[in-house]
Amino acid sequence: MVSSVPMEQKTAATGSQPDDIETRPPEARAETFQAVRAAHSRELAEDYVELIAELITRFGEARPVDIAARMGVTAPTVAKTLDRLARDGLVARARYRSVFLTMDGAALAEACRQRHEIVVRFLMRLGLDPETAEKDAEGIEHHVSERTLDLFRAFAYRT
Amino acid sequence: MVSSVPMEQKTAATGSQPDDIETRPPEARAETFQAVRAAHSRELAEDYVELIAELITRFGEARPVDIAARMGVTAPTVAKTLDRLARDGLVARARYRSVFLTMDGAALAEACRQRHEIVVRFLMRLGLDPETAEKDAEGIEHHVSERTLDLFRAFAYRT
DNA sequence: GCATAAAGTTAGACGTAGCTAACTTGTATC
DNA sequence: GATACAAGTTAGCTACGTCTAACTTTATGC
Repeated sequence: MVSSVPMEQKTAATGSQPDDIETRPPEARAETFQAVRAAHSRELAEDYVELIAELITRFGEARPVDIAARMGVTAPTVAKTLDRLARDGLVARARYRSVFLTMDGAALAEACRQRHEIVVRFLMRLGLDPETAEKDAEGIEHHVSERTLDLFRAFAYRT
Repeated sequence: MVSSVPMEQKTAATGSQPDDIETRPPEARAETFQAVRAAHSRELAEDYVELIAELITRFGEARPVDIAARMGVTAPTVAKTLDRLARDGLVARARYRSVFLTMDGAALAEACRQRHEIVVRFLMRLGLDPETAEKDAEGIEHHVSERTLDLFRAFAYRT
């Protein structure tokens, strides 16, 4: 086995590197992946509160059966997820009743809604069709930093 | 409880809706979320093979200890993940030895590397600093469709 | 107002993805 | 070549997020 801080191999003749090579130290890269994992752990909560807010706006209430149909999961999955969201203070619920958002949940939902809208508009402005924009936005939106969101917004709404 | 296909509430005076409202039927939205979940299940594999390919290029081998340092996880987590990747035919390994990519794994790694580079360049072209571009790309790249990637590529490399 | 259908819950299983603690193997150094 | 340390593995724990099957509650319709 080689030393624990192995020398980099030089690229053939010149020793030069492609300009897209990863130059950050291991710890910096670890932080990046940890941030992505943290984003993942928030992702489901964000999708749920956003959907719940929308259902309440459109239908006056958010029922587990409607959440399940739109998330593409079964009712027990929704129940368990709602329990976690309640534990985390984002939703309030009573047995066999519709779900409501706490103030924290409502605030999170509104922030997510705005971010989602910006990402969709950005993608469409870039030339993407609305259907694909909607699909890609759903995956992308959770991984967009404030700084990037500012750039997306500027690009999407520029005249 | 209301009927199972409740009427939408009209927005105050006009009955008009914000132009970003979700109009797709529940099943279409379910498909979107299912696609995001599928992307998540591929994500870790993609990150690993991409990193393994890079380590092999730079250092001649990919050792679990180096993977762990860069992924920001512990050695046992790496071991378990590598077992899954081996089961899925992406990597080959012998006990207490470095890890290698199968042909499938190498192909996946190369595709991911290219996609990653396009996303990073796109974000930088948009005006983002390299550090944030790298971080955001790590989360975004797994959720970019072929169509969107084409647009990113065109934007990033236009003259 | 009672029967039935729809909605919701509970129980239990599974795979993923992380961790710590303890053990084994490999390497490097004297 | 013995030993010590670094690397790797194994065992076992936890939480998340999904499922099916079975059960309870609520709502609907005659």
